[in-house]
Amino acid sequence: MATKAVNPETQRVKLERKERAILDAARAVFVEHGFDGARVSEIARRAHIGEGTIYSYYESKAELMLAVLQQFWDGLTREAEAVMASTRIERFYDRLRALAQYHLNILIVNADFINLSFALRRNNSEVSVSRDHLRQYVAVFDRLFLRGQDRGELRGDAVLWQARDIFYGSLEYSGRSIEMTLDADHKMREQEPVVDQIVALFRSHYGAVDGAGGTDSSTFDQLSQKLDQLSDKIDTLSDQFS
Amino acid sequence: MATKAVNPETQRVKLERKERAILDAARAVFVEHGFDGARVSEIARRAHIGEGTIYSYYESKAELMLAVLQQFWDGLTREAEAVMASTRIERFYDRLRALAQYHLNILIVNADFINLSFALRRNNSEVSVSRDHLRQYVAVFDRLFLRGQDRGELRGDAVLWQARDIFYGSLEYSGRSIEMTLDADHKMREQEPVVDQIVALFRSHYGAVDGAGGTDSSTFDQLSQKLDQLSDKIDTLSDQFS
DNA sequence: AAGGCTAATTGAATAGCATTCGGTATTTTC
DNA sequence: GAAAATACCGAATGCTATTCAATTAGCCTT
Repeated sequence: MATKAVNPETQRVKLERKERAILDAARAVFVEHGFDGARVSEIARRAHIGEGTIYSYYESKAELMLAVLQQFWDGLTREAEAVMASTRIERFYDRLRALAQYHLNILIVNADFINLSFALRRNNSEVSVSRDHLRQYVAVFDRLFLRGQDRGELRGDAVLWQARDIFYGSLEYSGRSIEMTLDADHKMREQEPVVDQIVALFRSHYGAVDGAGGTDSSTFDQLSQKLDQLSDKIDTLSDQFS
Repeated sequence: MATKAVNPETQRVKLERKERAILDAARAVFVEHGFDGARVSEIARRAHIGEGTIYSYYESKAELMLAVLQQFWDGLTREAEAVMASTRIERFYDRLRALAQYHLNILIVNADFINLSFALRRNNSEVSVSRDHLRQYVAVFDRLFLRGQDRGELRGDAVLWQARDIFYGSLEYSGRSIEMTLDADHKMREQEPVVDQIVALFRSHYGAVDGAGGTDSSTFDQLSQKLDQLSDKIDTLSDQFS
């Protein structure tokens, strides 16, 4: 009787441990050799498991890597949320800076995984799956952004997805550039000037216009126009006055 | 004698034609099936050529694709330069807009090639080669940027490579987003709001401060301040007048 | 223009790898 | 405790990029 109740438990635990072993081995091998360079046989060997057994856990090599990536991105999402939660400061731009700094750091420290993520972006069917992780990850930004709008720190007419693309796009390219200049000393500088740059850029472009509430499509040109109009008014008044 | 001088010519032409045939076939097959999905045998068949012959022209399948990509990026570079040259307007931001629009359009229309370019980013050795094309391509931006600084339209302390990463990073991510929303109707809208967004963003953040030479952190806030000051002046004048 | 020499071409053979499969061990159930 | 179900294995399969020995075409000398 005891076996009936207990064994399924231990069995499940055993399976889970084995799955973890496969995942760990796979992660190591994929990071070490990349997707194509990784041998399924090596993963099996490192996991102390038969080669065929892997296929009773995962459909294919690609899906195995997908699982590894999923784990990775899920971890990132949790961390990013933790960063947001732990930031005492409530101000939008401070939080944005924290998120940018965190993300950029990830891009550089975990460049292996980032590159691996790209490796799967060709088999069309699986692309959609891997996109879900990303969606969850960027949702951290989305929430921050919307909150910034609610708090009135961001212009209400700012388009979320445009801002998101600009944010992550800039960071990713910057990360790659920084990576190239690092190479030898793999120590990450704590404060990257690019981060400030991007935050400042957001502030100057998306920052709420303090006083006016009505104008929605501002930007430089409109402001400039307004200046001109004001200038005219002054001239008129001046003329009348003198 | 005639053969001695002429035949080498025809022979070279023949080889070149054959190489072009291989490249054309390869391009078609790679675009159609992606790197891994492409069969070397199919490329050979479409080029009316023996399978082994390909390997006397190209070291490997990867290098063949690299040649295809090289051709693609070189073409882009030429086109981008043509766009810059044909733009009558000299103003930096107009040219930047033209370049952004061109690039975004390419990203969407030639998404196949863009994705293919990513496919090779794993075999470490070849990465460096494919980077050279990109370097040439982005040099168009670099020249534009430096010229903008010379003409005083861009702040002198703006960092080229940061701006470059922001420019291309934002565009690439935006391109991918737009692509996803298109799908059904593959017609490209002539004017993308994102382009204006990015240009405006550059203007507000990197734009040279007109009057003052010393202050370097201008942008929106400063202008806003100036507006307020002017407004005050008007009020004062108004009061005095009435 | 004939024949030798070089370079180009070929497709069958090779080798490497992911995936499958028939059989064996282990667990669960009654 | 045995039958049924499940997990596990690694040799066999099938599919490809790449190589290679043999063949052909082009070129040059005499």
